[in-house]
Amino acid sequence: MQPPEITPIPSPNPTNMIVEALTKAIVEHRLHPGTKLAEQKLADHFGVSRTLVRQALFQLSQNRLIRLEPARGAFVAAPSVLEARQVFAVRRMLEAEMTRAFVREVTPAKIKALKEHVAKEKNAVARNDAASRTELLGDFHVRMAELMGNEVLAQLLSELISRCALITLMYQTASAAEHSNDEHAHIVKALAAKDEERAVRLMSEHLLSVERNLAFDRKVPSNDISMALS
Amino acid sequence: MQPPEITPIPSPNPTNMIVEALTKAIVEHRLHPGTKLAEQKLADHFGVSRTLVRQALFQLSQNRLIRLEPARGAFVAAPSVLEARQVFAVRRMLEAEMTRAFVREVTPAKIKALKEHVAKEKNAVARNDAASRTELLGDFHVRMAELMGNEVLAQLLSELISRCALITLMYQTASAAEHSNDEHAHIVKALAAKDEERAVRLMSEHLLSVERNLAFDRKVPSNDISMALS
DNA sequence: TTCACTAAAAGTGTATACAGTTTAAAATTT
DNA sequence: AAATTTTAAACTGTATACACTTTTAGTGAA
Repeated sequence: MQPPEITPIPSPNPTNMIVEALTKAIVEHRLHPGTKLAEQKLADHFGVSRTLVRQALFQLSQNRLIRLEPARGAFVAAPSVLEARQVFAVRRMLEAEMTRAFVREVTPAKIKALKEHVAKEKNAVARNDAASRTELLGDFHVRMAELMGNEVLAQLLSELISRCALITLMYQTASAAEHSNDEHAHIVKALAAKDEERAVRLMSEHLLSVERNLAFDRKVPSNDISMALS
Repeated sequence: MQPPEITPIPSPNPTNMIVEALTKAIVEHRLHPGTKLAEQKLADHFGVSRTLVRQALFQLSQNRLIRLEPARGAFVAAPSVLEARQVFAVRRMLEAEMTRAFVREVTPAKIKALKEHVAKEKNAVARNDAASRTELLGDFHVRMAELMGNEVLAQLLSELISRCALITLMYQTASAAEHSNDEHAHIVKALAAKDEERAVRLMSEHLLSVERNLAFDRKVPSNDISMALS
């Protein structure tokens, strides 16, 4: 009686294309916080009408990647330090317990998947590619959630992480990234050993360490849309 | 340098009005799962154009209260049992740690606020008003998050709860509601006593008990829009 | 009656039009 | 020259128009 349980993979409709392009540009920091996103300019750029651009902007505002100011338009978000700290607090709550649950249903295949991911991270850190480095380091946590088979958890975590990807990317140094990669490796080791308490503690400390290493006091220049998207 | 930190209270724009009206109708079960929400009919009902209705429907689909099927339209969601269980699993993870953190920063004022809330619940349970009963029982958890001063946590929890409010409302019996109210009272007592382990345990057991008491095997009739919204 | 096919009606997806607001520039005053 | 007012351009918010798809109703054949 249940519907066929369609895959929640977003269909490749025009709106999603725009959302993804803008998300990428924002997270990769080609569009800086505060930049105005004028609807007509975006519409011209993507070759669609304002209607679709507005839908995309609305969705991005729900993801907290942009702010929508009434009658004034859309601006790339600049998550406040407070917000970043709150997001990290939530992540620590959620991921400590996630780690605990993970240990209880760990399998060799899951460990293998995580190890492969950590190897990819290492590669990106070595190449010093800030964008894909940040993405991969965040994805480690999403991957854990996915391996647990809980889609709700995976999506939630994914949103939380992309929500302050801006800040993470902006303020994470190369050495901090390397540090994160090491910590992921240690966590995987504890998971493999089914050492619940150790894994939970390492995860908590890891998240605290990431938060601590963010330098919340930098500045960034302004930017232009067509430049960033081309 | 930080923007004035505007209150995240949604401004009373037409779209939000529609979202709230529909949310209320869905959560209060005046609109049953599967009911088609035709754009023009809604537009006529609210006295606006399809444009605003579409925005509202889009937002509701992100809240998982409706499904948007390409070229077929919007339908009131019927969260699957699997999804409900996953949401509860996430809530257990999140709220166990939230409870732990709450104990560590508990104050008499916070306990008072929670006690008042539990009293309101008791009232609604006594009146046997399923809609406001479900709302208040869910709000207890959101209230805890709010009292901790973490807006991100509060909003996240609020979304999780409204996400399966449908199921909760649909499948929660009056006796189960009374049970929940009692459990809330016990949790507050443990919080007041700063008994961390006990509070965390009671919260975990409470969530397990709510999930267990949902009778995932009922059926519901179909419905008509204009009837439900008038 | 039941099924298949056809045609009209209804509905969604996108573009465009237009009113009202904000922003930027020009003109005027102090 | 600096500040203020006026004016025009640009932009957002909402409604409407239109193409295309789905659904429904109707018709005819088995």
